[in-house]
Amino acid sequence: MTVSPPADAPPPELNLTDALVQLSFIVQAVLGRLAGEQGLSVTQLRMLAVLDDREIGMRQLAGILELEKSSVTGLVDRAERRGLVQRIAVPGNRRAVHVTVTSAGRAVVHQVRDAIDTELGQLAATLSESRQDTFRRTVESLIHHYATEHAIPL
Amino acid sequence: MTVSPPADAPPPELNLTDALVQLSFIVQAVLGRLAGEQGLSVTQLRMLAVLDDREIGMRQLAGILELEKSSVTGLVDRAERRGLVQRIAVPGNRRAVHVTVTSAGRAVVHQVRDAIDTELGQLAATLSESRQDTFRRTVESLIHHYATEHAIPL
DNA sequence: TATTGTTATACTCTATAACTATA
DNA sequence: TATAGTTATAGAGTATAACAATA
Repeated sequence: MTVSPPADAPPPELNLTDALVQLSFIVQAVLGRLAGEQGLSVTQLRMLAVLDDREIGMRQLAGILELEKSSVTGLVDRAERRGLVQRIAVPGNRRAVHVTVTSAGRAVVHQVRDAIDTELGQLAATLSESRQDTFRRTVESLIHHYATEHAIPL
Repeated sequence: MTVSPPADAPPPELNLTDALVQLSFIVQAVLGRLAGEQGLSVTQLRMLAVLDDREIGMRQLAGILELEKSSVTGLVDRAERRGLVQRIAVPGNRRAVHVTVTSAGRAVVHQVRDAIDTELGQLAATLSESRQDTFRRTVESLIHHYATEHAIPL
């Protein structure tokens, strides 16, 4: 038998699926807002983050972003117009191009990443440290399981 | 002192932020794929999910989806063309319209939701039940904290 | 012939601004 | 005047198909 409900609004019980879905929308909204503040879309942010590590061709970039190569052409076109990335010729292969992030692009992506770190860090800070770590390890586990099921390029 | 690393690839340590971000992309990818299999975008899926509960006007729908009303006009146009929703006149207010999901739309959204439940359930099933529940409660807590900081319409 | 990348085209999603009709 | 909704327009993101150039 249940006791009386508390006077304040009862937080609705979410099943795991709904909780995961809602959380994903929240995180994506944060990414979108913070990227947007620097004039970037989430897609552009992803691309710049990928290129921050690597200097790769259009084909590989499409593979990593899981987009068609024709989509990446436009993505790079727009970012290049804004001085965030550059196409560079590949010596010894005249049909290939490599894409690199410019220093301006690097600055922007680092700024956005820091802002994301800060904001999501503040959200996580509402949990105790031990709960944070338990949560982090569980999320890692989920990512690992998903990545091994699907062949994920990250 | 650490023992020898295991022979298989060491799973990279993710900080909490990166873990949250990666998980959000995974969940969104699942949503996009399963919605796409039924010819829906994630946005259309969201709209249909909202309308599954409620019969509301364009303005309110825009508020819930956090979109401009002009964006919602197009969204509803396309869904209506495909027989998923309907605009209905509001008796006694000739400038308002309500949007309702059709039985076809309801069938599609339920199908996609079931598929999402199944797939995310399988992912979660890689965790022990107690770990699932701990995780679920932590995610709920994060959602709750985020929702109280920002004024979220859900 | 196979591969890398671009172009042409079309559609969805989104926003801003201007508009219509109604309250 | 204020509100509900649409239209006009523009740009990003995405895909498919056809193409050019090179390997």
